[in-house]
Amino acid sequence: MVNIQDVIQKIVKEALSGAGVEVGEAEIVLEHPADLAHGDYSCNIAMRLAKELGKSPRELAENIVSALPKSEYISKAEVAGPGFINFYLSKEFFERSLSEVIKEKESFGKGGQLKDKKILLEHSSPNLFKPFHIGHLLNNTYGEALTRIIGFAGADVVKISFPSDVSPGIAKAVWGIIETGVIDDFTIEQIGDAYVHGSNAYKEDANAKERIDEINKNIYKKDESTLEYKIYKRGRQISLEYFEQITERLGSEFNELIFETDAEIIGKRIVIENTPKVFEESDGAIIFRGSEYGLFDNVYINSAGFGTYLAKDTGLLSIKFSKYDFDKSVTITDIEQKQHFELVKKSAEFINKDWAEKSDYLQHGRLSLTTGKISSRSGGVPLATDILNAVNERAMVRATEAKSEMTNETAEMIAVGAVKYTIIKVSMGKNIIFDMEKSLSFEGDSGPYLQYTYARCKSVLAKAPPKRGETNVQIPKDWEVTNIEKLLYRFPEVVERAALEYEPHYIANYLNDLASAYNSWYGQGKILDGSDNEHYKLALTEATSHAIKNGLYLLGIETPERM
RNA sequence: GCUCCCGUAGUUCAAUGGAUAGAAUACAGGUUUGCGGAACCUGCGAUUUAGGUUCGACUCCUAACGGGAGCACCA
Repeated sequence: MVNIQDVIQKIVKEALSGAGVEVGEAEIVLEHPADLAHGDYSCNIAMRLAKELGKSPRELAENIVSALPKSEYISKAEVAGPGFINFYLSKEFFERSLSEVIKEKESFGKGGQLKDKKILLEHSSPNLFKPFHIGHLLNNTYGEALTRIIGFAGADVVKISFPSDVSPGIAKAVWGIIETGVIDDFTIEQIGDAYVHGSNAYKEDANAKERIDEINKNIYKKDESTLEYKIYKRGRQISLEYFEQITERLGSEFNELIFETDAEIIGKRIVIENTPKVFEESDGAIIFRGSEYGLFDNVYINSAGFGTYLAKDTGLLSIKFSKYDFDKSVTITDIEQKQHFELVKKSAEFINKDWAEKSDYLQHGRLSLTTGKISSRSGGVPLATDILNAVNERAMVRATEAKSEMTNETAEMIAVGAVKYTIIKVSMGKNIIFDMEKSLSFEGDSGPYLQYTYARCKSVLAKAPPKRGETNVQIPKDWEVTNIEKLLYRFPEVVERAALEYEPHYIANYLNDLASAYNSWYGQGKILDGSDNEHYKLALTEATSHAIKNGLYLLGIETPERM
């Protein structure tokens, strides 16, 4: 594809040079005006240089415009507002970019910004013995989207998840299972209930607390002779199967699961080896003095001799670095763990500088609910499956009301799309307020709206007469360029920005703009009208369908051909 | 209490330091018997407050007010 930014920068540089002003191309910043009516690119160089050249910004801008060399890709350049230079791209450019979209199809949007980079991406780490709840849904959605986006930008992505398979919380659940007597076989739901039961007992009942602590020790020690270890093993298995099932339903898979039990052993060893160099003893525990670096002190090995979350994450670093060769390790978690990872990273700096420098810890916001419509098990937290099932059902009802056929497969795509889109359209760090009735809309700025637009495109294309020379797009002479062309060529830029900033929501916002431009244009006239322009209108439709399909894929959302 | 994050239409979200702050939803009205009405069009409506920085501030700085997170053996 033509690097249009490069073209514009070159001619602006030349124009300035003619006036005796030398600037580097990097100083010529181009941006898309907020309003499509203001042109395709705007440049603020005149406002930046005006002061030192002793001219008014508008005057300087006029000078630049009149000195601009001609380019076949620029139809017009004009001065606007306080001194912007607005560039309007030519029909030749749009014709060319449109045929490239159609040629590239499913690779449209792929870029090379992260070519030859190896990235380890860790997300969706479950707490075994606790069901996959709404928070995990958030984590998985961002994690899966980033995996795909970074991959599209050319990187080689290794997907990792770090299940917590040993913790006092797990001991509470195991205690609950023993207590309720469902020790022979049990379900994931029963594990959830047992966890709530155990947590409450731990706080209220001293005997239970003592027994839970003992269970915890036996699990840490992997004492196979005990009843609790047998139950633990079975529960761990059930939890893992559940994890695989739900992540598959959400469309993600992992190259490797690294378990906390393994990380704990290694982490503990590292902490001990680095005491007192990095860590120190305090009240029978081994801690890191984060307070000396503006953070806080916290325990790495507790007084019972077990590695805490901090030691486990340190051990995980060691495992990652010894097993894989990569440029960056990216970990995605909830915002509440932000300070925790700052501490991990700070202490890692003193153990192995590489560990700190090559690790990025990203956080997404928390999700809160406004309505209590979703049935909630285990401590009032709605499960991912409950939410998906409820939305799936609504998609079915919606289809029945509209008297259209709906397979369960399609309903599932719509449900997953609606839920994921609600999450992903918000910038990553922000908390999300989730309302089953409003947020999970099928209308307007929503996943199903984009899916619908795609299905609509496909439907038109299916009815089209056999095309002539499909990849050779010819723009009609009397054609007025629409917002669709003006948006389409930007897709690769949007993907690039999302990949470099780790912000999938740029893609969601872009797709919504594109779909709404398409639907708006669609409503204005007929595509299959038998005219000479029909061919071009179909090309526009096909290109839109590729952008939407690829964009939704990057968000982890499937596109049904019909809905 | 200390540290960090966030305050935008009634509601849920956008907006590289740029132009008239953009959508969706809700509400009100409309869409020539036309390829998919999960759509389209019109209207209504917002930057918490007070200072500062500059050609220009939702965005950066300071303070107040409001909300959230973290702060020693949970993860």
